[in-house]
Amino acid sequence: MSASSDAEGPRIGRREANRRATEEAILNAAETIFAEAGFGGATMQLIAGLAGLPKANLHYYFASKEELYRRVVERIFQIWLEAARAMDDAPGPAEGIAAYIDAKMEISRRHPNGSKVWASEVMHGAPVIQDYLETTLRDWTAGRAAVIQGWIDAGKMAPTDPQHLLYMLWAATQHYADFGHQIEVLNGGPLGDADWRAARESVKRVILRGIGVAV
Amino acid sequence: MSASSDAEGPRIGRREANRRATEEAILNAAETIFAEAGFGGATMQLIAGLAGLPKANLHYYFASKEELYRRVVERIFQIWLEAARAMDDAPGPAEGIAAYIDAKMEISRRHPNGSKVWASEVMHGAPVIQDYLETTLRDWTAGRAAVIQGWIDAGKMAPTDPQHLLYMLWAATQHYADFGHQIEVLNGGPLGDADWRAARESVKRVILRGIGVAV
DNA sequence: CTGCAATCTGACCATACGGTCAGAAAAGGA
DNA sequence: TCCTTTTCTGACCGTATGGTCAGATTGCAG
Repeated sequence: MSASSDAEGPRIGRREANRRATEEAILNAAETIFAEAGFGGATMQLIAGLAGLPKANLHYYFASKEELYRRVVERIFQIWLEAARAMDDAPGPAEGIAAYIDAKMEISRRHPNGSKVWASEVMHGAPVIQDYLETTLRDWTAGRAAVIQGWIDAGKMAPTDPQHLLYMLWAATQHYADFGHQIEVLNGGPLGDADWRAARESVKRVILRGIGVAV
Repeated sequence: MSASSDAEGPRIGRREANRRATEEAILNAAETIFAEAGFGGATMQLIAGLAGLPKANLHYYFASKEELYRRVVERIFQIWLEAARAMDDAPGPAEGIAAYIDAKMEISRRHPNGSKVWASEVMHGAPVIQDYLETTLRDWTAGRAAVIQGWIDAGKMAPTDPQHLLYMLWAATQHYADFGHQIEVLNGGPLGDADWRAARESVKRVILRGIGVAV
């Protein structure tokens, strides 16, 4: 068990690598617990247990429960923003909105806990991400609404309130994460590849046809 | 201040009337607090304060926090079921689905807290309403899916997976309650009559056109 | 009016939680 | 190797919470 055999990166020592891995593990555990129990129902003990650490060690990496929660929410917001780029550089709604639906459905499948934490945060009045809503999200939404309006003006899609269309896109896609439990019960079990494909195609078909884009 | 002047009903004495009024007040307060803080974040003290009662009195009417929460969720489920009847007895999707969207949008506007509690409950794995999901909701969903399939077979609407269509209806309408805070921020303030009408018409237009029904 | 049952409430209790801290253990540089 | 810094941890603390209870108060039947 020599101490210098791995040497993968030139910069990062074992200290730094361990630190990052531990922080990541804590954030993952926290995301799960916050999604399952909500902020109030989550306990540092539960998070520590899932991360495989003593509770006191959590407070070495994250000063407080609030800070840990904030970090979790911020991480989710980053993923959200990356998916939002799927809509960029599309020549029209047929490609842009289809790509956006695909990206958001993929997030609902891969990061259901993140989506749930985000939903919970917004439902409770966005106590920690209010500024994100008022700045980043607001700007992004306004920009996308303008693009959609441009498509309408160019006759590429039927007149539709861009703002409410965006809400419908968020709602339809995030529903598969936030209400995943209900869907699984009604489906008689977890969704498989075919189920997810059917869901994705259903959402795309209804919405694209709904805005007057041929499918 | 005589004690027998009101005498409105023949059956209900003052005792019973008071009891019902107090229970209602507690349930209303609990719905608000549970929606704002989640089950874990809600405290009996907060609920009691909002209801204008000492905390100990809550435990006279509801044995535990869990029972109070269960009663709140069950009450919401009843409202949900009543709205579901809007889809019944419709000759086709144009009327039935439009009426259902109208009914669900009205619930999102009138009972946003109830919708949030329901969403939170489902997101956390439906610990108290699992049996409702597996019985009442499952049966209702299967029945409605059959009706929709009948409309498709009769050529009244475009072929669309009925299950996923129902999910989209739930998602699009409940989004205005569950994510109401986010919508208000992006809207620059609370939604007025015109905003709600625009939202309702947008949802109906996209979905009805999306399933091949002329608007 | 009288007695009984229903209703109400302040004070109290055990528990669980977020957070702290002194000191042990480990890692890295000289 | 020795010393410093970082990392880790069991034990502990103050507080807030859900829940209890004895006793006061109130409505109602006889």
